[in-house]
Amino acid sequence: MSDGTRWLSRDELVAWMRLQAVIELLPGALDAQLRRDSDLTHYEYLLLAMLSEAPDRVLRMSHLASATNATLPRLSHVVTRLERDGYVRREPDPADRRATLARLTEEGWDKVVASAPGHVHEVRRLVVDALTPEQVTELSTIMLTLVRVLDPANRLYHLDD
Amino acid sequence: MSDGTRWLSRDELVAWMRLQAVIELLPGALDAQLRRDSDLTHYEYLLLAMLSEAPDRVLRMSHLASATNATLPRLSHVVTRLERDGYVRREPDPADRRATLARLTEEGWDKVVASAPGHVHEVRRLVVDALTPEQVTELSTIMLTLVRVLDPANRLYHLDD
DNA sequence: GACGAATGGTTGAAGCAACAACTTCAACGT
DNA sequence: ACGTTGAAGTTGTTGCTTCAACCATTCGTC
Repeated sequence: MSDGTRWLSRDELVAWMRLQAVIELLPGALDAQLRRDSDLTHYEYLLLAMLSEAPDRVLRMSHLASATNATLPRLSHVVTRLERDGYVRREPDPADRRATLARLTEEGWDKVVASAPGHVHEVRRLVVDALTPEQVTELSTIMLTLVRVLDPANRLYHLDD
Repeated sequence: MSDGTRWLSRDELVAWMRLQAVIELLPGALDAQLRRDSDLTHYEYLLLAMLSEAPDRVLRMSHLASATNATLPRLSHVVTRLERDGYVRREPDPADRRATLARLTEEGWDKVVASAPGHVHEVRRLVVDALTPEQVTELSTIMLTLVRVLDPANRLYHLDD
């Protein structure tokens, strides 16, 4: 291997493998808690939570898709399921009749309220409470740097500074 | 909401949302590079890489499954595909005839060698080179803490210290 | 103001992952 | 020896994601 590849140093490799392990494990852990306690996938929860914080609890499909890093087809299928379960309603956008609005129903709101505490508790247990306050701050800084590389257009909702 | 839930502070929430964004985006970015340049999924690459570093380039299915955080059924399906492509071969374990060994073929080795530089380059671009050396060290420490919470049994291969 | 291009969204088919049921084999007790 | 229990893998089914094709509406332009 005498090519021009800049391989990782020992320390870099270790850091990368640990990050990789977290990336591998954390989504599954969050998903498991939500499925078990609230019968929602992590993505469904994210979607409902996003709607619950929007003005009037309504967002355009395309906005919702990019904010949650989903393709439009994926979102469409998920919303179809959530609509069948009564958590979300579709309505045409009066301002642009190509567009579709997704609105959180009353049941959807109740679902978010019921699901949030368990989810937050799990986030605390797995991440926030496992770290010192200083580490949380460091983590925040580092992740912001990475988000800027991964999402230059700033599509994702991540409370940028 | 006057329940006993300990909600996240502003700073904690920001840190969490950024981590969440990275977790959401990074796997997709790595997957895209590998599919584009090497026609492999990230998981397939991980599996081949793991085998390439094992003694004699052989591992038991069950060990491979837990080391890559996969269920046994999932691994079995993936190995079937990789076997069809000629990168891996199955053989019975002479020591325990319940067990199956997965062995990297010569073509599999060549595939790893050909794929690694591009993958490493992407890891550098998206993570390592985006951070200062001090941040890489911090990241390593923080991720080790999280891995210990997420994987108490230490099943995953992550170069623990 | 009509036509082509672009945007917003839905649908159906194909591929991959999770779960359950089943098969085979080893280990152990009697 | 014999039967039981548990471990190791494989296979089939179901559900979600991706991809491609498609329809409707709006925008740009002449």
